[in-house]
Amino acid sequence: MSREVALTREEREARARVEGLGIDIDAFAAVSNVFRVANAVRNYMERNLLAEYRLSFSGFTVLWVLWVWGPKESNVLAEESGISKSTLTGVVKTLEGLGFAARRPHAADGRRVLVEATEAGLAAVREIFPRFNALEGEITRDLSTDEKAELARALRVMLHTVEA
Amino acid sequence: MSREVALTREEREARARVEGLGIDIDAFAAVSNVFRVANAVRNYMERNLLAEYRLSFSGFTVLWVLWVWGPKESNVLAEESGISKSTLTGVVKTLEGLGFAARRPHAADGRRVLVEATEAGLAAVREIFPRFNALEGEITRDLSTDEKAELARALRVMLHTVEA
DNA sequence: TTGAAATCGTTCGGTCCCTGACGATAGGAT
DNA sequence: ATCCTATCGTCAGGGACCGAACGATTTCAA
Repeated sequence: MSREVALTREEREARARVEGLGIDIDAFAAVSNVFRVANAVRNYMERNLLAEYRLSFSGFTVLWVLWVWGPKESNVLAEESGISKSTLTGVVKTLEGLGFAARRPHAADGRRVLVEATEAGLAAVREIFPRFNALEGEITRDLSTDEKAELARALRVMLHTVEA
Repeated sequence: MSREVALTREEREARARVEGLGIDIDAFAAVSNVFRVANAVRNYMERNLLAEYRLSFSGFTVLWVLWVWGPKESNVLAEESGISKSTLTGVVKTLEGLGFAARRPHAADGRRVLVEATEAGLAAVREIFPRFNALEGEITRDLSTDEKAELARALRVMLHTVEA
């Protein structure tokens, strides 16, 4: 375990700068690299795959959630997609413009709205998701299966703590 | 190692849905949890710390970079902060409005602009960063030192791959 | 030396994203 | 029956974010 991986120049210099300030370097390294990777991967996916379908990362996420779970109330859909209700309103509007999603009033409750993927939306996800996953494989190709599992596990621990 | 950590309901159900589609579940779990954590932690930091200073996550990041390395050309500052040049223009504008940063023309090259933190900006970072780091410690408190290091290492490997 | 190409930061158009406020609907209590 | 309160989705406002296009400046080659 723990084969050598060079720290980026940024990380090396940042460490030198904050040394001796009583900073928890391990926590700093763990958290800041989560942001670095998320940022890099998000941009990578948008540029190399999603742009082809005129989808943003969030747009794809919402569509994917609809594909997995079927029609959902805005409420729940926002929660599952990791964005606020009001953001979802905008994202769904964009999805509607692309012909990938549609709104439907709730049968029993006049306040609620159901969002569902259109056939075109579902077709898009079926086409995109395997390619998305293939890129995920590419991005993690230098990690063993165990390392990937251990990475996911550590992240779940953090998630559990921060969402408590 | 690999003590039990419950998968979230979302992750469990998602797995069930994509089973038998030839999907690389390990890569999927690793990457999607990176996004989940990044999102959750970003929101957490903005709400519980940065809002107090009217700073966005990006605003703080830029200010932090300025604190670590001193005045920088827009060009480089954007790169180090992980945002595009055009986004930086807006973020610096906001920072200027808060009195935390200032623009200065480059002595030799009329195209370039130097961005630097003001004294108020530096004071803010000195105040915020230790608290930020303390929250990073909180968030990773259920991981051992080794686990934190291993997490950071795995993320560096991914970063190296995706930025190649 | 002068014109072409490269590079700089900004602007523009569009989307994402949040909080806070809002109108509409629902449900429970009296 | 009629309030009071909770909950729903949307809108408004402000900032973050990107790619593309742009003017200004610099650099390099002929």
